[in-house]
Amino acid sequence: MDTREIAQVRRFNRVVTQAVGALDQSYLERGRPLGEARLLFEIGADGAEARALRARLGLDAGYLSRLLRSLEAQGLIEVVPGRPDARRRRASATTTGRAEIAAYDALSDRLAASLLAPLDPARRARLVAAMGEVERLLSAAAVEIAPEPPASAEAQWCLGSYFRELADRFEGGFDPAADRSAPAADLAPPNGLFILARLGGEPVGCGALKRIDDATGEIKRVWTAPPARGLGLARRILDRLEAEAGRMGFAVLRLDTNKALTEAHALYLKAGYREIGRFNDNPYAHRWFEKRLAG
Amino acid sequence: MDTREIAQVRRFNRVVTQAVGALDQSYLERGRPLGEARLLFEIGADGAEARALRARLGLDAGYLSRLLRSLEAQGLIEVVPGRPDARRRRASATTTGRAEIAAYDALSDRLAASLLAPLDPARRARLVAAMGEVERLLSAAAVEIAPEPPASAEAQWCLGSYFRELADRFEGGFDPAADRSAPAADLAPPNGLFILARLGGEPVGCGALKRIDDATGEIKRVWTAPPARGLGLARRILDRLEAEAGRMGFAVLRLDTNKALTEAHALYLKAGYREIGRFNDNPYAHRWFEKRLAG
DNA sequence: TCCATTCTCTGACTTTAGTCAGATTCTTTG
DNA sequence: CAAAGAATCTGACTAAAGTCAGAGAATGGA
Repeated sequence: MDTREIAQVRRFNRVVTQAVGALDQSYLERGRPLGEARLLFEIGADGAEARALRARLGLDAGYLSRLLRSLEAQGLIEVVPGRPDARRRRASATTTGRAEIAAYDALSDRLAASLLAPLDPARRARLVAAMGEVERLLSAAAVEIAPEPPASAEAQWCLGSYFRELADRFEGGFDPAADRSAPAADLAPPNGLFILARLGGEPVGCGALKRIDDATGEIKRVWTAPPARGLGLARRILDRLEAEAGRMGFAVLRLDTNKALTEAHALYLKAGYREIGRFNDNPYAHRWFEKRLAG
Repeated sequence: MDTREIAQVRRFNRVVTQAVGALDQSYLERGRPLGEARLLFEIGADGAEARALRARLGLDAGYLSRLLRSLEAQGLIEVVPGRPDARRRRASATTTGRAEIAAYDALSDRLAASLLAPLDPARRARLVAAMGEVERLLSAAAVEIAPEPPASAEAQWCLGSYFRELADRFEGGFDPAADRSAPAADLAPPNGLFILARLGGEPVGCGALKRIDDATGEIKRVWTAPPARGLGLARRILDRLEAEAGRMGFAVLRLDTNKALTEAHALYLKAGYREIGRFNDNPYAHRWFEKRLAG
């Protein structure tokens, strides 16, 4: 990687840690340790499950339990057994708690404003725009792609969203039940593979491989959640699928697409796929592609 | 301030704290607490005075002393009485220490690279560019402007740099000794005021006010350090001088400039100054301006 | 020279953050 | 319904970070 790029990232880190770090410190103003403040803020007005809090803040189960107890003792939250699963406890803010959260919220607003305040409107607008760009691209870089059982709740959520989108966009609609081309079992080892893209634990995209014969695999279910589009995620999913396909011994990858999915055509062509004749009887397919894997 | 701008800043903070925070944690990899690691890194290959370290890291004197002792015990640094003032102790890295610093440096590089790694080259370039913009503008916003005794070392550094620049740019050069228009005493209360702009403690610009008569002040010595140009700093200095002038009871401000300083002309015109006839006998001045203060 | 001031050091603390090994409670599965 | 597994809780720790008061050295100015 370019030395100058790295140097820029490091300068950025330095400046931003200072600016944003000051913000963090200010949470102490309300006389509560940072850990508790962050937790309360994370619980928010809507409440949250202990499990989710642990994942989001990266806390030890014992430590979280203690923090919750402390917030409860301060009368800011109450923790009740969850439903339907009583083991998963749910924390939600009391009225006092909500007021306190609002106070932290106002504090955050004030501090964000104080970052911008010294700048004139034109520079302020430029800063905000650049922050948006950084935020979006850093998020993109933080997306993690990993194999996932196709039957998992998150995989199913992606597939469901994907199917709904197809139903929306295909001329004649789309009926998942009519698409017998890739039942979940075909997308799990040893015959296939399902991969999931996650951002901060939340699913934001997926893709799958399915065996056609020993040398040939098929790409299926490549999808990106709408808020994560424009970040090159589909391409990363495709690249990952190709790498996994190589590992699984496939020399050739095929796929089909519907004519409504124009951005998919562009993606596949750019990734080195060439159009071929119909190789399956998928009723929703209009175009078919193939790529010979290198190595 | 615009709600949407604030919301964007807060989203930015959230994402960046995550990304950069992970980076911070990685400093622990070398088996040394974060505080010590940061301190060692801050001492750097060139060494630093205890005083400066305390200021930069915001540490308690006792705490710093303990941290230094610990690094010393590890053979990474040595702390010796400073010269000429033996109270101001100076820490510098030993050979072992320098190697350790280099290791932290390499770690930082690796982690910066890992932020960029998942992105394709085009998006990577966009991210780096946006980071540059954010870094620069956040720095600009972090500049603090405050009154300063004109005789202080930092004020003198600014004036020295300013005079050197004038000597460079004026057609016939510039001789500070020949400019009797604003001796230091005239730029301090009650007759005047000197203000200094600082970024992270370092001076990056200055400006001054001088009394002409009870109702009239003169703007002098408005200067921005070259690395801080393009950030609207001169305008902020000017605005601050005007505010202070109002507080000092001046109703009118005047100033003169040399024809070589074209950017200064633009600044003054934009700030509402109008050109007037010669009001002094400054041999270096070619144009004269005046502004009536509001309120 | 003396005295106030500046800077650092030391000892004695406290608070925060975090870890880990069971114990407890609830749910799911055979 | 028993057993296994999941989620949380409790108690007993440790390490890191930070605070504060006072002591001690060095300096600058009267």
